[in-house]
Amino acid sequence: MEYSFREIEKKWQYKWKQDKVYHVPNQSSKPKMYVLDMFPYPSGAGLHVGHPLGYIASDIFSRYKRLQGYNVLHPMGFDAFGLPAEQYAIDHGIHPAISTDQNIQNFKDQLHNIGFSYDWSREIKTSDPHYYRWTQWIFLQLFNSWYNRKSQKAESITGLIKIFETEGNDQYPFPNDRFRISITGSHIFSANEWNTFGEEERMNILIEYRLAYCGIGEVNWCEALGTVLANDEVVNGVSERGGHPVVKKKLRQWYLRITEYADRLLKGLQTVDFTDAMKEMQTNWIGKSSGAEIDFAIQDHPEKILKVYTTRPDTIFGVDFMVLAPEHNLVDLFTTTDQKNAVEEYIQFVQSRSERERMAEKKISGVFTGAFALNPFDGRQIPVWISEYVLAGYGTGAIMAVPSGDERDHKFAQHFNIPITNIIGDHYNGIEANPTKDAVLQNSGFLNGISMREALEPVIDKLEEQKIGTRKVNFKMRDAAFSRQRYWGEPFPITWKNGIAYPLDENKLPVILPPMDEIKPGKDGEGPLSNNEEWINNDLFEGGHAESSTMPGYAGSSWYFLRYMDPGNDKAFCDRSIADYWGQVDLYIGGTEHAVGHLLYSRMWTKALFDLGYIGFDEPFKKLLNQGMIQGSSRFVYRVHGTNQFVSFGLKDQYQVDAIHADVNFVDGLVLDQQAFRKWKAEYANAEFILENGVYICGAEVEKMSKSKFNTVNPDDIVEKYGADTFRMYEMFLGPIDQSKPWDTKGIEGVHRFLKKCWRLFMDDVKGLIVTDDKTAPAELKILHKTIRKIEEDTERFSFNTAVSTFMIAVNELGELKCHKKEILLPLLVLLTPYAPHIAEELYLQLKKVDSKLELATILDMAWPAWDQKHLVESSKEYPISINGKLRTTMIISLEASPSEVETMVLANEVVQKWVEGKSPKKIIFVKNKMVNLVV
RNA sequence: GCGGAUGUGGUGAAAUUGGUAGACACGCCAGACUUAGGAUCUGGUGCCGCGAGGCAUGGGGGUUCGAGUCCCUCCAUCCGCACCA
Repeated sequence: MEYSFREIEKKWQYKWKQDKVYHVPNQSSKPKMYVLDMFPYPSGAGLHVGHPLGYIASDIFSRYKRLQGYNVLHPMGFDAFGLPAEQYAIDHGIHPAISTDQNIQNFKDQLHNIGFSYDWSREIKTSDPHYYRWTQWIFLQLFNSWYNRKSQKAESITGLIKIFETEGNDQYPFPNDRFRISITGSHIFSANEWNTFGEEERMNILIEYRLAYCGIGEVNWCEALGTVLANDEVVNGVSERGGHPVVKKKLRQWYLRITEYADRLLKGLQTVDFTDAMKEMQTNWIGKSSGAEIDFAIQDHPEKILKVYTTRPDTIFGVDFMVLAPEHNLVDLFTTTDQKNAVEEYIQFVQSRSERERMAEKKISGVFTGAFALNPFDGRQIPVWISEYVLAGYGTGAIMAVPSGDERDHKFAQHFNIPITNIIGDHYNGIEANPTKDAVLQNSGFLNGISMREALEPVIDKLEEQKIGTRKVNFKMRDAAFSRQRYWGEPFPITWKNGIAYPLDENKLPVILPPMDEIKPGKDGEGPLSNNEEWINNDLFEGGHAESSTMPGYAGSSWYFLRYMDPGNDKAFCDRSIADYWGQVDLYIGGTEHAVGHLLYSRMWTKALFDLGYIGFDEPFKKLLNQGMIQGSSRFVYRVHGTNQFVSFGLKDQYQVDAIHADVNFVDGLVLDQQAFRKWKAEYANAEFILENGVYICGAEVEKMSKSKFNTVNPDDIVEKYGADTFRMYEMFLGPIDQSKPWDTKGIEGVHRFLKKCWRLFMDDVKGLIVTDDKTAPAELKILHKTIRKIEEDTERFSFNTAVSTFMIAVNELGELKCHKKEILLPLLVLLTPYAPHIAEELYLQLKKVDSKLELATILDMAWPAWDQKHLVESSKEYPISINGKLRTTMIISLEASPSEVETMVLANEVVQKWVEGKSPKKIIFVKNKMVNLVV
């Protein structure tokens, strides 16, 4: 009986589904294990071989833990809202709900082919009203909460109202310290004042505290398309589609007050098992810094002060100029008549620049406003400039520039010939800035002679004493923009009345996204929903009107791991007792591209739900494993310029050629299938080929796997040709899970051969099952037990590539010994089950036919074998013998031998004597079980 | 610009704690079996050299008896940067 993988895999996939073997109960006496993949966005292109990499890893781990006796939750679902479906709808007139469902079906078929152990009864999709009902519900919880800085947690807004009624906001300042109450102009109000405020004023104050709130934000606005664009839809200041100009536009937006969680998001990193790189990225994104806000007076504008934030107040005497973000609201006022034209021109230029461009720009640009600030300590005049390198959103949108200590400031000063004050003596060389904190200050008034590090605190004290500055902790992270001017997302459970946002009652949920025949942008930057007046003014909104924006992609993905636990619940997003049983995700697998977006948002949502008492843990993911990308290996053909002739790689240098991507699916290794190529596109139908050695050889290059580069490989094709087990093991065999590596279909045959060899240990093409009950030999036991140990170690540390090699070695070695003994092969089969479940299940079935003691319905529920040290003991080792660190020979030496015995043996060795040349060795280094090194 | 990661044979890689560099595969070469091979099996394969031997983990320097691994420095490539998901 030969290894007919197609038949076997189809059979078991069907049977496993019939028997519901992947159904996971919410109650069990077994320990729990939650293994989760980052759920996919179901794109129209379907899966390519890069996508399942992480899924295979998590599936292996899930199955491995199941064998070890865990109740393993391993679900899958779809992040189904998003821009591409909406764009597809605009381009093709197909409603996103329809194209999304088609895509999901396609994804599921592809996933099913690979034999994953997902419990599909728990499938979710974020665009399903049964799901987004709870996304809206959580939004309402955030809207109805505020962050109490005293208790350091989210609390109900009704509690805050009580505080305001009895004591005002004296103890609970506005999170945005620049906010002023419109009627009083103050940032403080008393209980009496609160009680006299009208409805509008109260709501306007409350929204300043809510965790979900409305504010004004800047977006990329494309007038010609009438729509807001994502950063990656903007290329060099124009829209990717159509090349129309894009400018910044201020729009009302929803936000989540994630900044209130900044400190806890930082602290929480200490409790989770993420890579250091990941923690570092999140830490940098949060960007906590401490320093001071300093008030600068402005000459001729006694009524205004210019606030700057700096982490280095110790350098205050080295300030040679100020830089404001061009958007800073005092720019207009400060600009002198002389400079007005230049400033306006510059602002217009900056308007067209994306934040990314501004930060990446190497060319220094800026304009002098004509105004001068005054140094608060010595009254020195400081010119005020504007430049794009200062961003409005960070700090106060203005900096004090210290060219001797900051590289960007230094370049700016050099470029515009601004004189540089040296406050650090020899530490500054006049050529480049030195950001040291260790220098002793000079030219620094009352700070002269003090080291910078020691000056930091006294300066802040003095600033506070003189009321010209305050100690300040700052975060680079901004509140998360939570609305999109799009159709295909969750509607907000909000009604607008007289310009005030009111929450809808929970029993009104879900607010269903209305079907629309045509999806096009609304007026004035509003989302497509604004065109549907009937819906906007629906009775549901209680006489008010609906929010026309929808929620962003990350809304649904910020909590989906909770819904899998209790997907059918229509009373709660997840039953508390079930959330308590499953708890944190034990292993979360996905790409690093989510390092600072999804992962921070879901961590924040988890903390908020924890604060409000809905779940019992405040970090969602205990361990995070990042999978690398699988890159494409592109193939090129070389067309002789201006002809329809294609010249093979080795001969291309003799011609003037254009390299053209050829579809990798009709290239075998590097050899082009000329017929397939001709059939590919009409323009190649009559292609002529200049061959070398009778074949056409393509060029190759590693690039991102993408349709446009014709280097995508569909897992369906691979599974059809080699089987799911081969595919799974080959993906793992490619290399470490966390590293990027190119796909090479050619290499898969080694893994396929391995599975066939493995099959032949059990089955003979003619005789059928050849497994025996013969007694085992020590050599065979040694192979088995070292394999168990290694597979266990490697699986635990997610080193799946080395695990696959270990299987190969074991099968090679057992093959050499012609071992067909059940006592060896059955445990081996259990080891193989997580990696290649179909073949393992089939061979188990074959074994069951001859062994009545095997009675489990499926090998998936066998017990993981234990390895025993007694089969692994060695009595001697082949030692490497080095002279002066260079390997010269090896010697087999007993592990019992004492150092002096080893020394004698080594010195007596012929090769050693030759190299020592009669000299007596200076030193002999002997490390037991490792090596011997002679120093002569 | 800022942040993160990665550089080892022709290719994917291994070397888990500083101790025999290249396991396991792909490819290639030679052979066996075969009407045939995109099947199976055997042997070989880092580079230079006839050989003794020498040289090799992106480049340069350092620590050490010993460095792919630790330190310094330079270079290259990839990824992220807030409306792609």
